[in-house]
Amino acid sequence: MDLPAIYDPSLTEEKWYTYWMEHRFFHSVPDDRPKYSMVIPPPNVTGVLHMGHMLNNTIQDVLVRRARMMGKNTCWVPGTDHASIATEAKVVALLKEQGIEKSDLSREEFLEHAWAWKEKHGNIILEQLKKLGASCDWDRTKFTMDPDLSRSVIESFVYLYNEGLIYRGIRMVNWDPEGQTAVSDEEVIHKEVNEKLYYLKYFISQNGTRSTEYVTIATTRPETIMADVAVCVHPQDERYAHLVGQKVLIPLIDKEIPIIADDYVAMDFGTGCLKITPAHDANDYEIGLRHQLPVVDILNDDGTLNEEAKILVGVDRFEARRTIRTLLEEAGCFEKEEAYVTQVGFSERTDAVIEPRLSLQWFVKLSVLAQKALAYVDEGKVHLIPGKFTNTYRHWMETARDWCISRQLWWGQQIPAWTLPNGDIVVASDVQEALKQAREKDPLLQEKDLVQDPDVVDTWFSSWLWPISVFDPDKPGHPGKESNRELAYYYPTDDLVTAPDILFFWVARMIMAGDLFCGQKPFTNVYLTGMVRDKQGRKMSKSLGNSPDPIELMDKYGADGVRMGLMLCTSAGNDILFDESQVEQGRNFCNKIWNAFRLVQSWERDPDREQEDTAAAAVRWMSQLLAATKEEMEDLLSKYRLSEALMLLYKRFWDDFCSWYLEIIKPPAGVKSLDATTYDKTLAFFDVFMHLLHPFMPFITEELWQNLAERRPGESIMVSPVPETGTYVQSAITDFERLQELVAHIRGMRQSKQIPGKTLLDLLIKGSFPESLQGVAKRMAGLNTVSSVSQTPEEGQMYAFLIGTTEFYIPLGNLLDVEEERTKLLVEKEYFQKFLFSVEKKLNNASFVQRAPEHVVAMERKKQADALAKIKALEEQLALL
RNA sequence: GGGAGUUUAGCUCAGCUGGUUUAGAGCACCUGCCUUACAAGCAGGGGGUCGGAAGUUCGAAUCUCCCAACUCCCACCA
Repeated sequence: MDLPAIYDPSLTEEKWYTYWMEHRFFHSVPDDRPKYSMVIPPPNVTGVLHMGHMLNNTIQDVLVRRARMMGKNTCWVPGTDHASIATEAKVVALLKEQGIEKSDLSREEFLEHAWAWKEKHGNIILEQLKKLGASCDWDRTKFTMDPDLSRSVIESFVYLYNEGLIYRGIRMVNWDPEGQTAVSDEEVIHKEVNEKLYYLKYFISQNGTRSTEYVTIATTRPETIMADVAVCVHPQDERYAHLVGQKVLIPLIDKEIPIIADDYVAMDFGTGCLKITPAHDANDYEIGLRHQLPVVDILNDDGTLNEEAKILVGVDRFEARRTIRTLLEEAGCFEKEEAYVTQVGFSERTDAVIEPRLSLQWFVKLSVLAQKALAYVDEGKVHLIPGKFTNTYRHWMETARDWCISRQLWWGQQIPAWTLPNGDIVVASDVQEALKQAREKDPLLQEKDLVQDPDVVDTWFSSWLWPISVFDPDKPGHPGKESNRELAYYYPTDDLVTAPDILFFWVARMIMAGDLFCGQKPFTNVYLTGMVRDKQGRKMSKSLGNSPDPIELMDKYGADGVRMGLMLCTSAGNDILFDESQVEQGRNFCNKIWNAFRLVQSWERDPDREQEDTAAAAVRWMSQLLAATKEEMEDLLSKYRLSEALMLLYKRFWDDFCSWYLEIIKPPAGVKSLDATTYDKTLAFFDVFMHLLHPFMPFITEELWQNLAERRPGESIMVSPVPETGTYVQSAITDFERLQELVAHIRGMRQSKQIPGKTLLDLLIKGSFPESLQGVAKRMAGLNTVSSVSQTPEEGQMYAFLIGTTEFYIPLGNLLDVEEERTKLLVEKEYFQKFLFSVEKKLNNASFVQRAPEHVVAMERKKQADALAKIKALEEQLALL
């Protein structure tokens, strides 16, 4: 077989993915084997693949493929998230381009557009994941708004409502007066703005009329004073203590409001005197609740002032701000204004200034759920990797506030609550059930009398069920129901790979849902990836244009190359600074593997040839090294140190297998065959390497594994267990390391003295050196003879060096520069003398010898002895010159 | 403002409960090589005193405290 010198991924990747799909290797059904299961963090249907997905899904695929090769019944469930806010925004924007306003459409019409959009674009990202090699069970692909998953959401809502865990309450939302909708906190962008801080006089009321005394209040929003319901000072503030309990008059409208005390107020800010406007400020609302103050809302949906304002009715809030300043001055209530820089929230979509606004929302009570979710992690039932996130997790769980789950959107699961004509609410899984309940209150009610809450639930209220509902959509909402076979087998899942920024939004809530509906954790290990940033550490974003297109990247470097590049520099929880050179390294490694294979497959197996000693030694070493490598890999992977495991393989394959092993066994020029033993072993080693590498680089390893031997149709490395590698003795490996050091030293000497490789040298060894490796040394260092001596050779013109405490000599004749040698040996001697000095300093320290553990002292004594021996040897060598 | 994390070679990072010669790896860099698997390669080489200061200890990159810089999360002082 004639293979090109450059590996071309485009010839293999698609071919093998198709092959894997055809043979259904990714598909899983429950059976008697131990299982390994994982659910994908469902990407948004609006999304296209970005570098974050690439990293995240590569990690998942590595874990999944490894589990599969270990014989587990492996199930990786893929799917997408309906992402209500993001998707709805996208669809609204798209319709706008076509000249259609959302407000012109009925809910049903809008949803039709949304579904059409989803059908068209929703699977892009999953298709892209296939190119990466993701071995998901595509037959199980789910969408969070699939009918059965939506039913899950509705039933769980009903259950939680009946359990008293869901309630309706008033809450401040971020109101976008331009879009006339509430937006989530995530959609509010805070910007620094130059504003003014206005100082206003609120006169103390004497039976409803102004007294001469007043308090000064600093505010950035004078247009909201008509909505004030109190003035608040700090309880310890002596300046105002005498006024607490009295009343002041709101300027311009002369409405009487009380002066109250609350330690929320900062005494050192502004005047230490705060106006309380519960309808238009979240903190004020909280204070209002504490003091049972009324709420006065003076704003319309579009940001103009309403009747409640009494003045400036119908005027826009910013216009009102300008106008009211003049009015206040005229009324003698304006003291001064100061320039002030403050953070203002803007709508991500319309860029309008967000108005905090009160509205009726649905909430999930979190206190008990959060406590339980914390226990899962604290008790070690769920492991966060890396562990440092446990602190963050705890902090969140301990301060969790109730979860607002209603969203003023259409795309999502509509809240299953119906309002009756009398204002009562019924919550039920469908309208028939709701009507049944309603009729218990009023038998005359008809379906048309019930009005369903128009809001939908938060996306996380569906994705928190994900690890359950993908297996058994009937379970959420019915915790008592027996799990179906799927859930019983696959749940709890094993690993979850996700980003730390959704630890609270998603991970914690899945743990809550798992406990609520299954009485069990949803997963055992949570591997938290870092964020992919660019070389300069900036977030990758479309606007910066610093995010490479993953598809182009894979076209250029191959999926294996990209996977390798990403995996090489990722450690759990740490951001990765992405640079194309990493991917280049991955591609180069693919090429290296490819060429190693080319070399191996160019050889023929010769059953008549005797195995040479050098080859035998190399085989012995490589089989031990592989056994050790496999063990080390298992250890690293069990600790989720994926990049270290890959780096280990990289070095073992490139440095040890290619640069040493293959070079040692390589037949001489002109010979194309290997003895049968070495040949078989070499193929076996290659086989082991392909297996160990496969989870990281699935395509090239499959390609080469398929060509390594005759394979039957339907065979694949992905379902083939890693071959046994036997046991190993560490000393055999360290012996070989000494050989490598020796060879490198001689090669270096050759280079510095410009002795060509063809010139064979003689080597004398004084001291210990494994005899079985002498042949290898000859071959790799270009030696004619290797002999042992018991005495330092007498003759001069010897090139001398030390490895450990073993002395080596090479007669160089007139090639040896005596002065240069002398300098080299003196430098070395000085080094060891300094070293000896530092060791002896320790040993002469009585308290060290007394207090340090015995083995540490013994170690120092050995260092001392070694250093003395080396110095002695160096002195002898010097004398020789 | 609160909380967490990071700071080790030019870059990216290991270094686990303090002691295995005077701190490791990959990439990059330098030198010499197109040696019949691979120049996406081969061989060799240089480079850091572990952010700063103090302390504990026989011994500190590793533990404690302080300081500095950066990152993230939460709350955002009218």
